[in-house]
Amino acid sequence: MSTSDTPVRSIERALDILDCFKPGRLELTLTEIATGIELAMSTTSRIVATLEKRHYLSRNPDTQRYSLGSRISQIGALGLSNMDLRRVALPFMKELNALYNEGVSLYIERDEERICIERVESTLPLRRVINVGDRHPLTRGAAGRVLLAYMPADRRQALLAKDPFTTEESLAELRHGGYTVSLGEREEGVTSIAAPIQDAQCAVIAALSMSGPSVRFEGSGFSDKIAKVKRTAELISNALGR
Amino acid sequence: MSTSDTPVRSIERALDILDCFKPGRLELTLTEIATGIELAMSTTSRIVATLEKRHYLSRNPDTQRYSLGSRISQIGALGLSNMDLRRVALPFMKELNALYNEGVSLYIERDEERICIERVESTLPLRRVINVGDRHPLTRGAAGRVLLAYMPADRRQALLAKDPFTTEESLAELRHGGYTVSLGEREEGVTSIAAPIQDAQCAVIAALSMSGPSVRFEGSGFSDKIAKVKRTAELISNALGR
DNA sequence: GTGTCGAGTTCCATCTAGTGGAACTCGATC
DNA sequence: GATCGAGTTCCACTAGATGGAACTCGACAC
Repeated sequence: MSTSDTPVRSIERALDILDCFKPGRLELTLTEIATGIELAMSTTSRIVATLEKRHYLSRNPDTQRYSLGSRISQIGALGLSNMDLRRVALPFMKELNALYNEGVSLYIERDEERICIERVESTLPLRRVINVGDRHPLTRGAAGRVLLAYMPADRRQALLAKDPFTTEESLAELRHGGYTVSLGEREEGVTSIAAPIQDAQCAVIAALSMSGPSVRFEGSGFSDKIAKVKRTAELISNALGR
Repeated sequence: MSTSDTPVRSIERALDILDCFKPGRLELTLTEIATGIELAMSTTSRIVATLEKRHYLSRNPDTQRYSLGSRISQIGALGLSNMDLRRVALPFMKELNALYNEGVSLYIERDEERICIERVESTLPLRRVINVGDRHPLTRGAAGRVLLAYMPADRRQALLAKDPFTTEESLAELRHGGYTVSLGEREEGVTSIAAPIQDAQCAVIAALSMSGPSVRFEGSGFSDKIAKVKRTAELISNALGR
C-alpha cells in the first residue's frame, strides 16, 4: 500500500465488524458488535445494515442476533479455490519485513533439505542475501531446525546421525517454545529467528524465518522480534485454515 | 434494514470490488477492477489498498494482479462452520450418558462466565440437576477450569486475580493431560470430569462435562470414566472439523 | 395496568473523510 | 527517444458519514 494513502475508515470499520465473529462466537447482538468495535449504536447499526443488505451478515429473526451471511461462504469458497502457500504467506512476510526491514524467508522441506520458496529482502545495505530456490541442510540454521523438529522421529534421527550438530533436547525445546534462534550457525555474523507454519490439519508444512546481521539483532528488541516472528507464523497458519 | 437508512457508500464500493472476483476471473488488474466498478483509478486504488492491508485482497508481485486474500478463506471457513455446536455434540453426549447414566453437560464461555448450552440428564433418583442457561464462574468447577485454561493469558490472569481458587500450575497440568476433575468444588458431594472441545481451527470453544454424586464416581471405574469423557470430547471436536 | 429498563431505530447538525481530476512515475514497446 | 498505458500521489472541495439526542418497543417487575 502506498505510503501516501491512509485506509478508508468506513471500510475498516465494516471489516472490524466481520472480525467480531470468531469461533465459538458466531452469533452476536447489535450491542455486542457496537461494544466490540467501540462505535456509536447508530454508526454500528448503519454499517451492519449495509453488510446485511449485501448478505455479508444475516439476522436471525428469532433471536435478533447477527451471524456471517451466505455471501461470506460464497466468497470463502472462491478464496479457498485459489490457495497457494506462497501467495498466502507473502502479505504477512511483507508486514514483518516492513516492521524491521530485515530479510524474511519461507522454507519447506524437500528431499531432506530445506528450500527457500519465498523471500522478502531487506533494503539495508548490510544484508544476508538469500534467493528463492536456495537449498540448505535441515540440521543447521533456525529454519532447518524448525522443519527438522516436526519431522517423523525416524527420519529426524537418521539426519541427526549424519550431522549431530543439533540435539533432540534442543528440538524438544523448540517444539515447546514455538521458535528457535540461530546465531551464526550457517554464516558467521548472521542471526536468524524461525517459527513453524501449520496447515488446516495442524501439520507443520513450512518454516518462517527472519534473518540479518547479528549486530542488528542484539539488545532489548530481540525478544520483540522473536514474538513478531512467532505471531506472523501463527497468522499464516490461521490463513491456511488452522 | 431500516427505510430511513441508506447504505454506507464506501462499504458498498469495497464489496463491489470483492464481487468483481468470479470463477474464471480470480486475478484482476487494478484497471480491470476500476472498470468493473466504474470508479476513478485513485478511488479504486485507495479502496483496494485498504482491502489488501486487511488481507481481504492480495497482490501477486510477479503479475501485479489482485486476487482474494487469505482473510476471505478464513471468514469463509468460519461462515461454513456456523453449524450448531449443540446439534453436533448432542448425539455424542447421549452416548456418554447411556454408558454411565450420569449427567452430561456442554458449556461455553460468555462474559467471563460459563453457560450450559446443552444437557443430557441422568435418570437415577440421586442426581445433580443442571439446567440449560445456568451460569457459573470459570474459576471453580471442572468445566469452568477447562474454559479458563484455554483463554488468552491476560484474561485468564485477570479472572484468577479476582478468584485465585485454581492455579496456573493446575491449568497447565490440565492442558497437558487434556482433562480435569472437580471433587465437590461447587457442590459438596458432587464429582465432575471435564474435557475441551476444539473447532476446525483447533481453538477450544466448549467444555464437555460429566458429573454426578461422588459416591458413584469412586473406585476402579473412575479412570475409565475419565478416558470416556476425553474420547467423547475428541469425537465431538472431530465432528466439528478438527 | 403501570413504570422501568435496555436494545435498537431514527433524525439531523456538524465536519472531515472520502473523492476524483490532474499531474506525475515507471516500465514496456516501437 | 518518444509514446503509451498502468498505476501512484497530491490536494481542493464537498457530501457522505458520523454520533448524540430523542425516540420506539418489548420484556419484566411490581
